Amino acid sequence: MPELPEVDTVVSDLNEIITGKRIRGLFSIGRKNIKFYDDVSSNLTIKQKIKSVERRGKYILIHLNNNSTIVVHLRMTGQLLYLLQNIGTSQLKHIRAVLNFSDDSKLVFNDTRNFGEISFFQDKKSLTSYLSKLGREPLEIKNDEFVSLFKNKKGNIKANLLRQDLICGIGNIYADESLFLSQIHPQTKCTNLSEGELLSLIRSIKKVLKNAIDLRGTSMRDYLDVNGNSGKYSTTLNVYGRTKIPCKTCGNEIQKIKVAGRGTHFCPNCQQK
DNA sequence: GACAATGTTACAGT
DNA sequence: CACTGTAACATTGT
Repeated sequence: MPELPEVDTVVSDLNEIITGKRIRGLFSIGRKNIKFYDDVSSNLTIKQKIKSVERRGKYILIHLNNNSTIVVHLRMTGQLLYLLQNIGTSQLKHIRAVLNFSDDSKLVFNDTRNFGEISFFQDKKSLTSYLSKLGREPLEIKNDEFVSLFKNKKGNIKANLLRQDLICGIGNIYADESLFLSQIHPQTKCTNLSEGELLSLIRSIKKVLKNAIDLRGTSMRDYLDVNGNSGKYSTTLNVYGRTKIPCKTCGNEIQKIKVAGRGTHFCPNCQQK
């Protein structure tokens, strides 16, 4: 699922839909689905109002009126679905947690593979410390900062793009798509990239992410927005999931290899080492 | 049955 | 020490 554009779509929808709602309770199915970093109970969320919803990297931050925050990470298959009071959940086979509101609507956390995570932070200090592991936001970093951050990194460019402690929010789909736009081979060593190539890459990253946000993300298999709708970026993809399909630019077949442990798609003609 | 899947982290090996 | 690859988490679909 969910990389920056998908998480951003969920967050902006949630901000419009649940801001100001009062929480009646947070229920988790199975003990391990909610982690409490501050050794406090989720009872602290009861009767609180939603202050705002924010994104940091691939994390969804649901800020409450008492300064505490519920943090959700969807990992591979998580979905946050907003349901009105009269909507049942029998269709959803992997509900892990439910946030109930006082108007009887609810936010359901459905996650097939159960990799997703809900964490609870009592105050901004502990939240900030938890999020401090994250690197820069790709849509906010200055182009020259990106260049200096990446130009001397060890290893290949794709592995480094996936590192959330350098730049956060890029996942497998948008790494492949950004590298294609800049005609950079995913296995190119960072040290072999010119400043011009890195400059081109950060421009591609911003372009790809913004375009994907405009189209409300990519749905490969599991991703749905809070209203249960698919993202529409899927048809815009140039390389991801297009193995053996002709390149939209040159007609050569898109290749799939393994880089940094992940399936990696590229055009062997447009992207040469 | 084997394998891969949008993510992240821990650990073994080189 | 640094980097790379694999396993692990759990489930589904091809």
